[in-house]
Amino acid sequence: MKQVAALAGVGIKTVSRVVNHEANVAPATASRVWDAVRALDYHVDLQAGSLRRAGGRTRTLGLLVSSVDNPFAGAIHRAVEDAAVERGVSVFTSSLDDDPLREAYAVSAFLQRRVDGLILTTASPRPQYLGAVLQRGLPVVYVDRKPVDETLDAVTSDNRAAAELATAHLISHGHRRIALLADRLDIGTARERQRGFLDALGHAGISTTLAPMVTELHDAASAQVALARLLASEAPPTAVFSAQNLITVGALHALRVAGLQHAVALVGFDDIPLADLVEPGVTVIAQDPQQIGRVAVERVFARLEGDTSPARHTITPTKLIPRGSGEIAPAAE
Amino acid sequence: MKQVAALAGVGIKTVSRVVNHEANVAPATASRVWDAVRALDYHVDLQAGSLRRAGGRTRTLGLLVSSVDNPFAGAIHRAVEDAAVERGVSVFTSSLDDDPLREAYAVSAFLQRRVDGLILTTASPRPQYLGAVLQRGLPVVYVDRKPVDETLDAVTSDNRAAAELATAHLISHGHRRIALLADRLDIGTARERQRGFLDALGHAGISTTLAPMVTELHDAASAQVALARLLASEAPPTAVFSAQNLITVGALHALRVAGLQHAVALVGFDDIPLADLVEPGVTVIAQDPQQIGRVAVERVFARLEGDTSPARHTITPTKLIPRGSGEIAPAAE
DNA sequence: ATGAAAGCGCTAACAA
DNA sequence: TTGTTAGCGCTTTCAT
Repeated sequence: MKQVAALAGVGIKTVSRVVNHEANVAPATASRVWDAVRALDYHVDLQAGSLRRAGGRTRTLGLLVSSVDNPFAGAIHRAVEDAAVERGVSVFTSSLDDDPLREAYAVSAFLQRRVDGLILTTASPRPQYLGAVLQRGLPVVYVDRKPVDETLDAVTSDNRAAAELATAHLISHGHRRIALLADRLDIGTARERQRGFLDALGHAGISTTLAPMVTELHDAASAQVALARLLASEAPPTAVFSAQNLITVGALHALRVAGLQHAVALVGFDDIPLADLVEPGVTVIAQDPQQIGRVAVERVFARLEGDTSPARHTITPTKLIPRGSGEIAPAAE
Repeated sequence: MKQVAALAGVGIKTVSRVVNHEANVAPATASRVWDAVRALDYHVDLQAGSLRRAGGRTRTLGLLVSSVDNPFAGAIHRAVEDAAVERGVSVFTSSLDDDPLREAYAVSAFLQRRVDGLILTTASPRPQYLGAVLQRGLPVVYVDRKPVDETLDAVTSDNRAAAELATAHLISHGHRRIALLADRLDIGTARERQRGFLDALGHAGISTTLAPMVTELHDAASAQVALARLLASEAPPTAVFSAQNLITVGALHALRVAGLQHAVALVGFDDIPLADLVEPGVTVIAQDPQQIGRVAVERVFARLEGDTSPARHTITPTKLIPRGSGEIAPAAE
């Protein structure tokens, strides 16, 4: 900046004023400064600036998602980025991998870089770092899952109700022996979805002894193995509720390998790409990750602009998309 | 840091030494400092530090990809992140949207935040910002595409050869009237893929008048419309080479709607999720985005560690995965 | 092994 | 409208 000032023949503060679009600069002076900026390929050092700037804003956000290569997270990320660029804010993104240690590490990395706000997916029911974050007055919004016991801004789906709807959908098509394939139960959403599943069985008066539940599934491969085993058992399920996108993919593979994709019904939680192109089409409960991201980032910016209203937990809508796999009737016994 | 120093009863420099794991601190002193750090939930300000630090490193990287919600980009991103966390480096990610303006803006945002290195996908054949970047000695590695005329580190696939392979595969199954569906030709990879397509036709002695080529396609919807139109024409293609993942998805929809998915052959560039579950399976040329990201980030870190060897253009392997759609023979005429 | 002082690039506060 | 000075939180250099 000093060099620019020298080249433009002005004081350093004038350069600062110009590059920050402050008022009270003569147009002629401004254009001389811009010329110097271009001549030197100068880019302000936002980091140095934020050191002194009132409020210490860095024009930077931290985003923590399950994994940056998961399509659900990708959609959230895109929504966050779009709102951020509009405001000249850049986004640090990290992957959680459902590991509380990795979560703590990522948040700490964000804190060390003095982000202005956090959008977090959490693996910990009670994250240790929250105290430090809140005490600093840093806006935090949880997406997809939220810590228990805490009144915080959060944007999630109603996992329990949606899972109940999915299961009821299968029941309404005549199924009674319905399998649940779910993620690790230490993840809140997995628990919620299991509860919804059980709610639906309860309302229909179906004994849970009929319902094989396999949990602690974490990827497509383990889900495929689990379902293959169920299908080969003596009382195989006539329908499956797969409670997460990767699990649905594994379930699809297992059904395909067993040649049962037209015989065993399937409803998945979370939409998956090409779900409409497989045969039969995959019936899913679709969340709206785009909207989750959008609402979350707006919440962060609102907080940054001084909104001090009480914490808000926004529930974004889900919808059941029937495509065929969820409408298969059970084989007559 | 001053507060920590006060609480621990040491000088500020000692705190700096401890949190940066420097030598020459008495174990007893160090543990007193750590206690204070924990008591105050203190996190170093890396930004302030890098202001004075030799080399001015910020432990930060800038990554520019097509779009953060594209699975191809997600895989690259993940590989970059994994290598970065290992080194305590955080990653800024932005989406390019194949817009040179957005590209320039993103790079400028990275520069203003003083990233240590850049991993870029480019939409500009000759990016303006390169001068400023190179002059600063910032390591840049291009992924997926690279600017022309520049000797720079880059990691790409051999798009031309892979496209030729895909097309030759269709020809070897008896096709002569093969359609090309491609992206905007101002994108280098789209041009390369078209060249490879033409190479294969040339080698087989097939006149290009037989080959309907639709370019400037940019998403699934436009690709679907384009293929639907071709299929309805008086001399419809018996095979299709779709030169990008979203275009492949659009092509699949068009074939499905026309009921021709078992009649018209299809090979896609880039693997797509669930490609093996649709009927018939989708034959694709698969790149290895994970490896592209891994090689690129290693290159950046090597440069940061002082590697001054000449720029290297790494070609990562692609492979043709036959799954059914590419092995359909043309209908007898 | 520890600390004091200077200064990184910038912006706030104030002066001219 | 413009410039000067101090100081943000840290690391460097140098002294102890």
